[in-house]
Parts: sequence; C-alpha cells; structure tokens
Amino acid sequence: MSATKTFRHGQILRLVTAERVGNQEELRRRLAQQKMRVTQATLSRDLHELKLVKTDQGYKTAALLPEELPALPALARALREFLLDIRPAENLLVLKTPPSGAQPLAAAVDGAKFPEIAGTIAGDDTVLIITPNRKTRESLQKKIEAQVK
Amino acid sequence: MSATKTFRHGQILRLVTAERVGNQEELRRRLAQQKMRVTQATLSRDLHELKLVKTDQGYKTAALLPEELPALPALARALREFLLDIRPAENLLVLKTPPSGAQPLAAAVDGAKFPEIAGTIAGDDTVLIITPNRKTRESLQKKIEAQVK
DNA sequence: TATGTCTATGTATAAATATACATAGACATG
DNA sequence: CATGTCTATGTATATTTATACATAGACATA
Repeated sequence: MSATKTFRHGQILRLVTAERVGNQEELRRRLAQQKMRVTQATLSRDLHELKLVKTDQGYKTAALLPEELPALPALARALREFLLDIRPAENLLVLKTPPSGAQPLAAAVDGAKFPEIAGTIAGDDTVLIITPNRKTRESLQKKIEAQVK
Repeated sequence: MSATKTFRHGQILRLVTAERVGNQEELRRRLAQQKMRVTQATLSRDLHELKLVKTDQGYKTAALLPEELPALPALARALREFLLDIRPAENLLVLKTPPSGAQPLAAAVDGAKFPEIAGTIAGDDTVLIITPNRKTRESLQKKIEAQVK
C-alpha cells in the first residue's frame, strides 16, 4: 500500500469529521484543494475501505453501527417482552402481543430464521406465522414455547 | 398520512432488521411478496424518512450514529490530549503532537471553524495552520492558548 | 534481466439512488 | 358544490455511486 493512499484516508476522515461532505464529487474537489487529485472511483473505494456511509449529515463512520445480534437470544428476549398468547390453527400460529408489540416481535421471529416458517405478517398486536402444514407448525410451536420457559 | 405508508414503514423496518437487504429494488421485491407494491422512488423516500443508511450489511438506522459534538469542547479536549508545542511563524502556526496525533487534532481545529484559518495541513505529528497574515495568526494563537489553560 | 504477482488507480460505464414534475385523493372552506 | 391545499405516489430522468477492465509501478524471484 502506497503512503499516499494511507495519507489520503487520513485526510478523508479529517474532512468528513470537520464538515458536511455531501457526495464523492464534493469530496474530490476538497481533496484537490489540498493537491490530492484522485477520481471519484478511487473515492468510492476509499469510503468503502474506511467504512463510511452516506447520511443526511454527510459521511459518517459505520463502525459504530450496531452489529448483528445473536439470533436466538434476541428472540427469547422479544418473546419474554411481548408474547401474551400462542394460538395454533392448523398450519398457522398466531402470536398475540400488547399494542405495538407485533412488529418488533415479528422482526425477532424473522431474525431467528426458522426453517419451518414460510412467512410472517405482523399487524399491531398480532403476528401471524405461516408454515407449510400442521406438522411443521407443531414443530415450530414447540421451539417457541421452549424459548419462553 | 395514509395508513398504508405507516404500515409500509413498519414492514420495511422489520425486513431490514431481519435480513440483509442490499438495495431498493430488492426491498421492493420483498415488499411485493407481501402484496405491498410501490416503486423504487417511494422506497427511496421511505428510507430517507426512516433515517436508514446503506451499509455493507444492508440498511441500518442512522439514528444511532454519533451526532455532531459541540465544537469548542472537542477542541479543548483535543488540545489537552495532543498538543505538545505551539510554534508561530509569521502567518503560520505549527502545532506539534505525539506520533499520530496530528490528524485528530487537525480535525478538531477544523471543527472549531475559526474564521482566521485559511487552511490546515496535518502530517503525522505536526499540524500546520495557515492564516492570511501575522495579525490573524496572533489572534488565533491567543484563542488556542486560552483553550489549553 | 525477464517474469510473475500484487496493489493502486484511471476510464468508461453499469447500477443504484434521488428528484422534478404531474396527478390523484382526502379534507377544509367559501 | 367549486376551489384550494396537502400528502402520497408514479413516471421519467438526473445524479450519484460502484465496478469491469486495463494498466502502471513496486517488489520478489528464477
């Protein structure tokens, strides 16, 4: 790696920290003022390497963004927090939650990526889980019930 | 605001939380599977309203990204942490730092947006601050020295 | 030295995203 | 009711970003 690339990375971090840089072309012009002439393509690569993401406030580091949480613990937590009732119906499983609880619970269910689940739909206080058939629903139901114990 | 937009926003948050959605077209297809058909343009607006930013890991909320820090306290902190010496020279001000200290210190100086400063250049342990003339350099120098007291 | 490999980068363009403009429906008010 | 305003959205396109491909220089090694 050439010294200039490392140096340029430092300059980029400095610039985007100090001011709002709205796009790569703008960044290119600011760097050019400091006699660092590179193309937009190079900056696209630089920003990626620096893990900077574009926001309304310019480029910000994504290093601080939350990583993926481990799936099952998240589900267990969501179930404990939101689950009021489990209602099986043939190949369907209905989860009842308090008001506004369905979306986050459904997100957690989705995140667990159960192979049994064909799809989920969440309203406000109800999550509908669709499985291919009654057997798979039973299997899934057992797993979910095990999480709340 | 129509109920469908609010609902769609909930679905989008759910989807991007549960899985990696790589671009707006992919998001459009996933929503279409749930009978929500909108165009890429609408999703561009949705993502903006939801403050979701695109990362390598798909769309993530930018609400958690660090906001702007108040400028002067940041500078005072950086000066206390990094500044070893101040060397005036006509219209220039050279700040010496420990190794690797120049970039962060320069970022803090830039962030303070002193009107006196025409430009800054940072190496590894040296920040060069350029002002229009000796008078402005003196003014700036006083401000900076006041910060370290 | 000749050759292979690796990194960085530019060029040209593809892919992705944002937006100007138009319109439709909901709602309020004269 | 007619008219004005506001929100949501599509269409078409402009803008922005990513990338396939080519190349140049640094470095290692036969």
